[in-house]
Amino acid sequence: MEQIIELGNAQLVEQGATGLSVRGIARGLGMVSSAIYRYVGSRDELLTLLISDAYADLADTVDAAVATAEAGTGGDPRARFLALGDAMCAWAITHPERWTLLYGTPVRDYSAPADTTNADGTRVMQVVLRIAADAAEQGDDGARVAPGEADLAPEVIALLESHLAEFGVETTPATEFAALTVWSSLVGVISAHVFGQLGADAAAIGERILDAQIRMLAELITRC
Amino acid sequence: MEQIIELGNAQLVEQGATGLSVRGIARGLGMVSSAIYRYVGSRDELLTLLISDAYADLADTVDAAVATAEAGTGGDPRARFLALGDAMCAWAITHPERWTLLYGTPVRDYSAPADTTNADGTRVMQVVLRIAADAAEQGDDGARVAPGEADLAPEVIALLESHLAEFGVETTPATEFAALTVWSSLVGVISAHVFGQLGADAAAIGERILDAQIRMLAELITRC
DNA sequence: CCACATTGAGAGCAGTGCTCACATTCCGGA
DNA sequence: TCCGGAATGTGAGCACTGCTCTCAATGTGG
Repeated sequence: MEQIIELGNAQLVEQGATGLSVRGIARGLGMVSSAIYRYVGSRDELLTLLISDAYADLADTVDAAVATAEAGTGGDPRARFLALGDAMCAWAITHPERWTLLYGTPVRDYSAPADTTNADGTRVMQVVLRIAADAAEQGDDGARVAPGEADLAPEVIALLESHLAEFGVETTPATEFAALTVWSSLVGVISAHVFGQLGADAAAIGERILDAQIRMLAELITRC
Repeated sequence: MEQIIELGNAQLVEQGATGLSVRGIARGLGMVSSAIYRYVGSRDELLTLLISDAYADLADTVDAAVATAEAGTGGDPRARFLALGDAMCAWAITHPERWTLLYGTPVRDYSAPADTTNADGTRVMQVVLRIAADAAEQGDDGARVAPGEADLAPEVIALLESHLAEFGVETTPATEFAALTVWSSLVGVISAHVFGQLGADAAAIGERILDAQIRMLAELITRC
């Protein structure tokens, strides 16, 4: 079982998600393909396992980086976000296929990262939320760029508040909204690089671009 | 030929990119599969055609929306960006599979959107750039959130300047950098919704969330 | 020691992308 | 008008995929 997801990850980094085949894994294990179905119900289920695995790995990496930054800088929100962004970015560049699996085209019949079976999918978002909450507490209200609570629809506020209760974070819905948007932006910025959407010449210096973009988003999250 | 990409788009909206098969298109055309290969070299080449088609459609839609907003508000950058974001968002929600084709997992052996064969891929980004340039010209320098030119690596500045020359837009590299980041953020925010990364309960009110996020990004782009 | 669950083998089905030799049809120049 | 070549479609076939089913071997607990 562990060998299956291990070999699955290996095939993933070699040929990407489309190249991952249960027959190939069976070959690698010296078995026949039908034997794999004793352990995993379908190819999509195998992909879901790999997704959960990747979510956990990414979240562990980010957690570790943020923890060291927190210890080193005394909990400065900006430094923590920079550590988070850099770690996320480095992980994505190191494991582009796994990043693609998480934030690229979703697998059919794979529900949502917020599912109970794989709560790891929301861990990074929660860290961003806590950073934003601390930043909002410390920061000055001047030069705010996030929308005020009056600009948010009631249903949106209700959903945000339910998330705050679920995650156990005390802050305003407006701050969580800003955190959510910054998180989506961070994913978008990294994906643009991993997916090569900026063109070939930008790919060569992509890490430098990403570095500056993360700093810009850090500037943004301190103004929520 | 036109029937092929027409039927290809139809199959795309029905079953997504993975469900698109040249045999299926052949069946829909009442031909045998090998006949398709007279017109298109491979399945990936067919996908590339559909990508170009989608890029052009998206850019046309956005252009039209921005043009009306420009005429209606006398060229206010914020209004233009809101029109752009709303149009892009509406297009993505109307054509989720085509959006996925553009900004989801890239197709193997599909070069870059900046390719000469499909320059439509950069059109929306260029519109964002022009809006940012106008906003930078009119706006006050106070409360800026974009990084200064001193914070950008020389290679990055060189690349940005070459883009400015290519697109014929006169502004600073720092402003273009901010525009690039806002564009990536916009794509990220929309993708998060289309790909369902925010969970099932968020999907129900996704459009309201997106609306507020676009307004937040509009606020951001007026401070570059 | 035996019943039973676990694990794997092997054949097979339906589907895919793609290639190649072959037939047909169309069309412009002699 | 004819004819040669280009364009277009056919059908068989290869290698591959996910997945199902039956059957045999191999443990393992009562």
